[in-house]
Formats: sequence, C-alpha cells, structure tokens
Amino acid sequence: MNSEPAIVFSPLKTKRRFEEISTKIKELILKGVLKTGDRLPSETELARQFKVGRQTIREALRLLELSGFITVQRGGSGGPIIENTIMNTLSSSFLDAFKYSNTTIAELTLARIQIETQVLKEALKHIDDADVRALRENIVRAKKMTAEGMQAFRANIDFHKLLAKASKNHVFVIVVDAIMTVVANLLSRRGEPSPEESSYVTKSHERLLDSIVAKREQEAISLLQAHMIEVEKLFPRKK
Amino acid sequence: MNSEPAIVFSPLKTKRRFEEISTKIKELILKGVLKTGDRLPSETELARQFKVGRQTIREALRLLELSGFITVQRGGSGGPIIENTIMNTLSSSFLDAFKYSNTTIAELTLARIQIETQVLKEALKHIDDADVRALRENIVRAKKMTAEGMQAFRANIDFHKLLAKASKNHVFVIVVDAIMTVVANLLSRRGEPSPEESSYVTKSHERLLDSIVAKREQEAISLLQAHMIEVEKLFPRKK
DNA sequence: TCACATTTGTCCGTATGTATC
DNA sequence: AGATACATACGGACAAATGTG
Repeated sequence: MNSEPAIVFSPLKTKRRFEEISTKIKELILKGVLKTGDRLPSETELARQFKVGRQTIREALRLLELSGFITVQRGGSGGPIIENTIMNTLSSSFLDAFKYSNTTIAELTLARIQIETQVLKEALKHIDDADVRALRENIVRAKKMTAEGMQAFRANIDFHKLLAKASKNHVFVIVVDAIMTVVANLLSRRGEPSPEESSYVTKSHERLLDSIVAKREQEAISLLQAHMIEVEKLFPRKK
Repeated sequence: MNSEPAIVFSPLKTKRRFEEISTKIKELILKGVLKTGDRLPSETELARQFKVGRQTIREALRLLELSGFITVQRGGSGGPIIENTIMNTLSSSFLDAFKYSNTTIAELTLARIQIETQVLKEALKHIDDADVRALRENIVRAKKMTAEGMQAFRANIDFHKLLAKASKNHVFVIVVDAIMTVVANLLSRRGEPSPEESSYVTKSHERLLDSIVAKREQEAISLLQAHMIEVEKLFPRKK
C-alpha cells in the first residue's frame, strides 16, 4: 500500500564504540555535570575507565573536538579540556554548506538584508546601555586600526555580531554569527579590503549606530540595507 | 601603544598530521576532483600513499566523516565514500548551539516568525510549478499518514523546508533546515504530537499553500505567523 | 547456502614530540 | 636544564562486518 515506507525508526547506522563514548561525554557536558574548564582524564586513563583501547578513545576525542565540546592540549599537564567552541564548528559547517551548494553572492546579500533587517528591528526594541557601549567601542577600535594602517575588517564584522547580540535573541546571534563567517571568508579570500574601504564601512556603522541610539527606525533600516548593498561590491566578482 | 595586539595571523594552533590529511582531501572534494559517489582508497592504501600509520588515516577520516564530506561502510567492497551530509552536521551543530546557549522557546518562535516571513515573501516571488507540486504532495503524504494513525510531524517539518526551497535562495534553505531540526528535536523530545495536533498542523499548511498559489501575500503572511504561534503551544513547557 | 576476500573496528606495545614544572 | 606527563604517531595483530562468488 505504501509506495514509500515511512521513516519511523532512527537511522541506527552503526554503534561504534568511539561514538558511544563521545555521545556519553557529550551528554555529561550538556547536563552540566562536566563544566567549562574541567579537565578530562588523560587518554590512557579514559581508556582504562571505559575499558577500551587508546585508539578508540582518541577517535572519540576527535569527535568531541570537532563537535566543539572540548579542546586538546599537548604536553605536560595537558589533555582534553571542556571548552565550548561550538560557534566555531557551526560557522565552519555553514561555510562548507555555502561552498558546497554553490550559493551566489547575490543570494547571500539578499538573505543578509532580509534577516539582519529583522535583527535590527529587534535590537531597536531591546538594546541597552551595555550594547551601545560595546558597539561604540567596536567603532573606536576599528577607527584606530585603520588609522594605523591595519586591517579592520574583523572588527567591522564584529559590529554585526554585536548588533545581533543586542536583539537579545540567541537564534539571531547564532544565525548572524554563521552568516558573518561566510562574509569574512569571502572578503579575506579576495585579498584584504583596502584601508579606504574599511574606513568607509566603519563610517557606515557609525551613522547606523547614531540612528539606532536616536531610535529612528526607518532611517536605521535604510542605512543598514544600503550599507549591505555597498559591501556586496567588495566581494570577489568572478564565480 | 596597543593595549591589545591585533589578531593578524591565523591561530596556527597545531599541525597534526591527520588534520593536514583531512584538509587535503577536503580541498579535493570542494574543487570537484573527487565527486559524490567516488570511493576513496582503503585505510591501509591511504596510509601507504600518505606514508603515515593507519591510526592517523582513521582520525583524518573521522574528521571528514563528522564534517559531512564522506561516509564509511564496513565490510567487503566497503570503505570511505564521498557523500555530502553537510546539512546533517550543520543541523546537529545548530542544535548543540541551541542547547548550549539555553535558548528559550519564545526566542525560537520569534526568530522563526521573523525569518520565515521573509522566506515566504521570497517564495511568493519565485515559486514555480515544481515547488507547488512538491508542497501539495507533502500535504497529501501528511494526510495519509495521519489517516493511518502514523506520525506526520516529519512531513509537516518538511513543508517548511520545501517552502524555503521555493524561495530559490540557498542561504534560506540552509538556515530554515537548521532551525527546523531544532523544532523537530523539541517536538520529538516531548513525546509524539497527537494525531489531532498533526492533523491541525497539516490543515494550516494546506490553507497557507492555497493563499500562496492565489498570490494573496498578506493573507499568507498572516496564516504563517498565526500558524507558528499555534505550533509553539505544542512545545514542552518546562525549561 | 556457504565459504572467502576485503575492509573497517579495536587492541597492544613502543617511540617521539611537546609543553609544564 | 632536566624530569615528568601527556598527546601524537607508528606497526603489528586479531575480531567483526559485509559484499561476492
């Protein structure tokens, strides 16, 4: 009767030991039993406790490392440490997906305009003094860097992340972070933006921040959208 | 003069062999030299070619596997195969980030409303016959499943992914896919949605699709937003 | 159905590199 | 600077899984 059987059961691919160990430790971290900064036992000790070989432990640690739950330090008093680097792994996954799907610059800009406009509206509702201070600091830092002839595009990218933070919505923070990683990758790939370009971007941010502080919503939205269209021109043209 | 030295160079943490091998193979895949369905040599053969031990190869394969570039099959004529599972890894990263940041249901719903409304607007511009067909099929499938007393919430989640696809913007496709994974996780965690609930959701989708086909933008937007607010009530309350 | 070959999964022992004290 | 502790890496071996003849 069913031309296509429904997917009821979970994949259940494989029960490899290192996967079980990885998920077990992952659960302990998510439940809060293991907290950031805590040190996991050494590989040999973990192997003893789980009653498996060291190689199995090593592969489990690779999974945890790439999933963004731990980092591993070599040398004396080193070892696996609980550390949240999920945003890094999420961003690089997003970047891979972007590359793999052959997404165009135009699509990226369009999505940025749509999403960040909503983020801006939320930010206008929930922004507080600490946010404004952080944004102002960001601009000062970017200005100082361009004045010294240094690259400021990292700081300029952080501006958008700070704006997302001001929306007080974690989902926006995550999404914007991922998108800005792609933007950063595109910009850094095609050489460095010139100091004039960076300076122009920073000035745009400054005007935008003024509008936000003054609560002029429509003006802020217009500035943001115009800004992103301008930034698109900095991207590599070919492909 | 600089209170805080600028981050100019990349981290350059470690050059572990398995990382180098992993990135090398990753580049070959992204450049198109290795294509989906191609089989990589066996672990022993890879170890011979790269002149490293098998353990190193295995850890490199773990990275590639978790990054979503390959899958590994055991047994005769098995081995590593080029396969794109990036959306899976991206979604699970997003889910981890969601859990780790203690994002609330309210935040998720708000972000969904904001983002999916934009997606809907784009979909209204670019939707074509194939999209409509796929969406109608999705509804038929969901109805059939609820009629047979089966869970239809996977199908109902696919509806939103298909809508994102109709926007013809890959960024939206990626973002919505990630968000819907979180939604699916929240729903499946708190037991299964009852058949009545699933049925209600499917009917909402049907009305929404009618509005889309008729190009009644405002009505479609209203339906979508009301729909998501209703769905929020199905989520687990506590925490 | 059954044996076989291939390949991953796992373990052990050992050596080397690296960071800390 | 030396000792220590740890991850990193190598090689060999066997078990388990899976497709093939």
